Amino acid sequence: MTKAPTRIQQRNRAAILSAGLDIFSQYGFRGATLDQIADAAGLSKPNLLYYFPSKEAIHTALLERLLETWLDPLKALDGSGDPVAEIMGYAQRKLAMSRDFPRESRLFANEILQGAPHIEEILKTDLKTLVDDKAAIIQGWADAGKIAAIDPHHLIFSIWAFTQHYADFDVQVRAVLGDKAPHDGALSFLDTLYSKLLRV
Amino acid sequence: MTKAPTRIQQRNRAAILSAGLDIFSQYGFRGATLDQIADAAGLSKPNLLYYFPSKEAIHTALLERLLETWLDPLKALDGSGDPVAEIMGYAQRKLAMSRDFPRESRLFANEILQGAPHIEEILKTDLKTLVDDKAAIIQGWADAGKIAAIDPHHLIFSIWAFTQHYADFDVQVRAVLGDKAPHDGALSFLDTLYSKLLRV
DNA sequence: TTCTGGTTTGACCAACTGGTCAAAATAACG
DNA sequence: CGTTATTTTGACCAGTTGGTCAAACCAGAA
Repeated sequence: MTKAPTRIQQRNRAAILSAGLDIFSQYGFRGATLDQIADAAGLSKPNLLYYFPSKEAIHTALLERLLETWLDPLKALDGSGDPVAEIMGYAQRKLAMSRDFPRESRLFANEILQGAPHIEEILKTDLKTLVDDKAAIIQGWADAGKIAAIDPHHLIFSIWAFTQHYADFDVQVRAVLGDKAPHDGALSFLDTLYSKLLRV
Repeated sequence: MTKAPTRIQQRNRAAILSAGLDIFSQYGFRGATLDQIADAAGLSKPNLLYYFPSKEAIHTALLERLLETWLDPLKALDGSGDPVAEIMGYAQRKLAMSRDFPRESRLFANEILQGAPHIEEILKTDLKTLVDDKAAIIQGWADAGKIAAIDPHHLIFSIWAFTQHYADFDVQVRAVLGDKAPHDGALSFLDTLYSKLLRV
C-alpha cells in the first residue's frame, strides 16, 4: 500500500505543480527549464527532482490534472434541458474557466500549438466522441426548430475560440482595452452574440 | 549604398525565414533551436549564422515581416462603406489569412502567449490606436442604428478569436472534424454568426 | 586562366540543459 | 534524548545550446 504523503510532500509537490504551470504555460514544454521551475517553486533543482523524476513527469502531471476538468463544462451540456439556456450556460462556464484558470488555458494552448504531441490521441478519441455527441444533441435541437439552424461543430469551436481568447491572448486584450477589466464586457457580448445566433 | 543581394543570398535568406517560421511557430522562441532551423533550411548552422547574426535576428525579422501585413485586414475596414458588409468583409479576410498563413498566425499566437516580450509596445501603441479607431467607427454605426448595438472592442476580439482559432488550434479542429476540410464550414458559420449579430 | 569576393564548413568554445549521487541537514517519533 | 526516515544540497556529468573563427570552397568577371 502506498504511503500517505507527508505535509512537506504535499506542500512541495503543490509548489512544483504551480510553478510548472506558470513556466510551461508561458514557454511551452521545450522552452521551459527545470531551473526556472525550481526557482519559481523556491526549491533547488535536485530537490525538485526528488519530488518528480523528470521534467516530462511534471508536464504530464499538469496535463493530466488539466484534462480531468477541462471538458467538464461541455460534459455538463444537458440534452434534456432548455436548448438556448444549455448552450448559453456552456459558453458562460467556459468563459468563467478562462477567467479563473488562465494558466491552464495557456498550457492547453501551448500543447495544441506544438501539435498536441502528448494528447493527440485523447483529442481524436475522448474529445472527438464527446464533441460529436454534444453536436448531435445540438443538431437535434436545430432540426426540431428549437434553435436556429447552425453547424454545431463550428458553434462549439466558436465558443472555445472566443472564451479561451481572453486567457490565451490576455496581454493583447489588456493592451487594447487598457485598464478596463475584460471579463464583464466579454460576458455581456457573449450573451448578445449567442442569443442572437440561436434565436429561431 | 547597400549592395544588391545575390541570387544565393535571396534563396538562402528565404529558406531560413521559411524554416524559422516553421520552427518558431511550433516551439516558440525559447523552444526553437538553431540546429532545427538550420536543418529545416538545408544549411549548416555556421552557414545559417552567415546570413543572420543570431537566433534573435531571425525571429525579429519574421515578426517584423508579419506585423507589416497582420493588421492590413483591419486597416481596410472603411468607415464610409456599408457597415454590415465592411465588418463581414473584415471577418472574411481574417479567416482567409488564417487559412493561407497558418504559420504566421501561430508565430503571433506564440509571441502573445509568452507575454509579447518583443511586441508589447506595438500592441499598446499601434495596435491599440488602430483598434480604438475602428471601434469608434463601428460604435458610430451602432449609434446611427445601422447595425445592432454591440461592444465594438469585443466584436473585434470575437473576430480575432474565431478566425485565428482555425490556424492556431488546427490540430484540435482536425482531430474533432476528422477528414472534412474546416474552412468551408467555418466561412458559412461566420457569415451566419455575424449577419445575425449585426442585424438591427 | 587567374583573381576576387561571396559562400560554406569543421573544429571549437563557454554557457546552459536535464539529470545523478553521496553526503549533510532536518524532521518524526518512541 | 537517540534513532530512523525523510528532505535538502553541493558537486558533478554528459549532451545540447547559441555562437565564433580560420580555413577551404566556389562563382563569376577580367
